[in-house]
Amino acid sequence: MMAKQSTQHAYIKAYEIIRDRILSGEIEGGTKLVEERLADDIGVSRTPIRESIRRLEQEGLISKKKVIQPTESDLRHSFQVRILLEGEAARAAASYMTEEHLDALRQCVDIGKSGSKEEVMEANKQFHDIIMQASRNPVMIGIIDQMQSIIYLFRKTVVYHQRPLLIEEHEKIYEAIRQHQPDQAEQLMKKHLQADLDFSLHVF
Amino acid sequence: MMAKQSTQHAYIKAYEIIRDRILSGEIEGGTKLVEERLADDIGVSRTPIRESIRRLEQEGLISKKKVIQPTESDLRHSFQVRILLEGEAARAAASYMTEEHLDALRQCVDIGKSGSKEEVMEANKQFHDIIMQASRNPVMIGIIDQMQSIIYLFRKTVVYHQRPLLIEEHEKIYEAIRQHQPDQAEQLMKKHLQADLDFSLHVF
DNA sequence: TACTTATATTTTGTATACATTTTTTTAAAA
DNA sequence: TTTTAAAAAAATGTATACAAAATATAAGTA
Repeated sequence: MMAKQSTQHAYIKAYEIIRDRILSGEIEGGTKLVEERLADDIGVSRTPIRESIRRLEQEGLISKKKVIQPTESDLRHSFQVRILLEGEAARAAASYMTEEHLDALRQCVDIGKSGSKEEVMEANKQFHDIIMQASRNPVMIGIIDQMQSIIYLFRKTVVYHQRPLLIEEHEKIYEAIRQHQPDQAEQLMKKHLQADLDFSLHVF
Repeated sequence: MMAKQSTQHAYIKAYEIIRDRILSGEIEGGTKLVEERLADDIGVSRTPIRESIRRLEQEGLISKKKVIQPTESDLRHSFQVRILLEGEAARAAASYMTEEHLDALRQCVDIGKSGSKEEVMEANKQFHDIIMQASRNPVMIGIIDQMQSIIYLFRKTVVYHQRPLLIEEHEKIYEAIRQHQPDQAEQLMKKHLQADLDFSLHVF
């Protein structure tokens, strides 16, 4: 991660900087965010800062001007949604995923076996993204997209602490999709995410 | 609906006014929203207008400054999510709904039989809200909450055109919840929402 | 007529000033 | 010392001005 602070717009730049500071732990949970301080700090005015805070609030990374400190229950709640939506997406993927996407999925699994931690992080994200795309439902994709920041926190835990069976599970899901087994794909995806959750909560 | 344009804050007032104008059809689909015009019109500055537009964009009522004109496919996509989440909520409700909530649910069903259209609208909303609450998952509740504006459009269609079996279905769902039958409750809720969707699309 | 290109207009993004509201600090009273 | 009230400070909400970007209009050319 650590985004491409590319764009021209101040509100996007501010959003990316603040988000990354939260995700990296530079700003710790519970901190109250003050618009003016951030503005001075990042070197823009309060106007774009406000927009970025609203967006981060929307994403659930900030709540009432404070950086969230997710409780175990918060995490479970987010994951329940993720399990529901990604489970459905896996089902759809097994029904009608294109050949190219299947190949891409295969590649993600392979990188998972051999890549560096950064590469595995990225491949892991790709794996789930491709399956979400297969849902062909922009509303579902949008919801998961908004959860990316929170999902990132988990992915980091799971990859850096090398959760056992992570890649094997991806491979099984891939196989179920490839062989057009919707029920199987959905079940495997749900179990996979549940295992991610359990592992992460255990590590915390 | 037609909200209580109550609050003190300009950005909330603006949000409510713009939303209601969209939902009532006063502003029609496809219209490009211009900040300054709305500001003059509502009698506040552009600053709070911007915030309300961002929020409505988030809710999916506005997209790229234009009022959405939902296609059939958009509606299907929103409903797929609703079916997933409310189905899960119905399942949870059947497992552990409180007695008070059960009573409240019963009341909603009764009002559905005898009330005026406005009362039925409200009771219908309540019925679904109470079941969502039973999920005890703020993330899920939040997502459905953000879909309220779009859901409202459907509810209006379904109630005002008097969809057949609407109340009977509510009653069956209520019974399944009361008798602690999670699978049954989930299935019935999913079918119920699917029927709402099909009916609405048929009327359009 | 159709197609550029230049010019004018509108609209948005950003900075900033000011006015409320909220929070913190200070000091007095219990 | 603790509590309460008053004052000060800080932070947010709102309005407004200006600059950059996007869009529309007009004029010229093939």
